[in-house]
Amino acid sequence: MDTLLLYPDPPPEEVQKLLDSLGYNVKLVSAPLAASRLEPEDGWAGAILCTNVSVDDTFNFARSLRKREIPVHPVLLVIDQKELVKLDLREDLFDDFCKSPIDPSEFDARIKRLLFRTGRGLSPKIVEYGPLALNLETYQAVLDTRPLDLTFMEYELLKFLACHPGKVFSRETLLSRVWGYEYYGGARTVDVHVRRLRAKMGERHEQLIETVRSVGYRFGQSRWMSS
Amino acid sequence: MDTLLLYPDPPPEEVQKLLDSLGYNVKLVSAPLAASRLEPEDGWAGAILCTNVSVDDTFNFARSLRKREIPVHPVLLVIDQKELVKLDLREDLFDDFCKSPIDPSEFDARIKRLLFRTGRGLSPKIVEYGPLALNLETYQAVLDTRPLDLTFMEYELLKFLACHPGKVFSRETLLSRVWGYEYYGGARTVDVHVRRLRAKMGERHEQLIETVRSVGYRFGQSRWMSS
DNA sequence: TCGTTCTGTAAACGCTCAGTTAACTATTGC
DNA sequence: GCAATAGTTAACTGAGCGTTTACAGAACGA
Repeated sequence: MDTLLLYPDPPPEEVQKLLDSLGYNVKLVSAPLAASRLEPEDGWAGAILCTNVSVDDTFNFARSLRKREIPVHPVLLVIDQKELVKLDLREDLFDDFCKSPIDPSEFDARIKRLLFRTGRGLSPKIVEYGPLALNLETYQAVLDTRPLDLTFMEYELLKFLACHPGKVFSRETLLSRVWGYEYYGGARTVDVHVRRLRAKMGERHEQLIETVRSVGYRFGQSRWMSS
Repeated sequence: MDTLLLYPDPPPEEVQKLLDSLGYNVKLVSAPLAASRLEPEDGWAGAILCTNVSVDDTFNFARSLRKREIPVHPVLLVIDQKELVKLDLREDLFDDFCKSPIDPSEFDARIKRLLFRTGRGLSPKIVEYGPLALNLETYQAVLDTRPLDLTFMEYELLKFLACHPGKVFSRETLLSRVWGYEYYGGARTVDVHVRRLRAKMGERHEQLIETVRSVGYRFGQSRWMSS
């Protein structure tokens, strides 16, 4: 998940809460001094600077960022409504700005837009379980860092199972939930697809899908179960 | 004094008054039809698009601007507060946006900022991915340092895909987002354009657009995927 | 106006995958 | 240990999907 630099410490409560709810990690920084100690290679997706303490301080901090003491990009400014006039546009310190109090959907949109433009889009939706990771946006599956080449139905079945780890599903349930509600096919279909999945997962991981005799199938084996 | 394109005709009263008081000249345009009759050499400083009539209409108009029927840049969107959710900013139709009702000082700041930045060539306009580079302003595409001669629709499709590397899009999604919101055409159209793109990219790079069977198409192949 | 290029449609083709069947193997209960 | 039941595996076929090519109309530029 993307990590954003947030200045100052403490930041406005509304900003922090909002960033949390949008799913970003946040690294708080206070004084410019502290900031210079940050390591660039930590890979910040961007920085959000708030003027809740002092507008001048924030601008100074932004200048130090722009001097590449910390190569962080993009930079979003959160500025108090009544301080807007202080924005000196000739000084290109910020990539965008937001008025405080913040409108949540606008804030969300502006961050997404900035991150996208700098090529740091929000981390994609990923289903992870043990050695398996499914990227729901790219339709890619990775097992043990090795890409799995799955067909459509294989992917759909695995996705469904992996989204409910540990839970046992009957063939009938799988047919209706993965294949579709009005699907009428033989229950053996499920078996065959499970078989194909297991084959592609290889000996090492084929037990990621377990057979529960007389009941159905379950995803996730004991060694990967947390609880 | 700078002249701005203002859409639609009539625009929201608040916007027109504000632009007047800020000292801009304004050229009103209504339908896309009228817009196509505008002469590029008139030298617009930028365009301001308001959603007071219909959000979709405005988006479509923006798209036609981006199709360089009018090479106008930058483009600022004025969008109704409650329509904010419709903004998919990643589409890059707009350089910035403002909520309506408008806060005068913010509006002023955003316009000045946009004009200032474009005046210094600061606006981002290159999309790069692996061996491919798209210049969004000049509509040039380069693959492996070799210029790609693309038609308009080819360019638009490639741009959209390249702006969302790795993500899979269904034909329907591509039709609505590349061709336009109310476009109703056969899904095969997408296939044919993909085919033409691949042909122009040559054997070496045709797999830059991957087919995801039963789902759609994806830009970017594994060897260029970072994560 | 004419010729060219671009765009979308249609149809034929070829290939992949989903689903069936059936033989085979494993597990359970007697 | 045997029979019954359940799951596995392999082979096969048809349908579905994507590719490719050809073509016609629209848009464009000379």
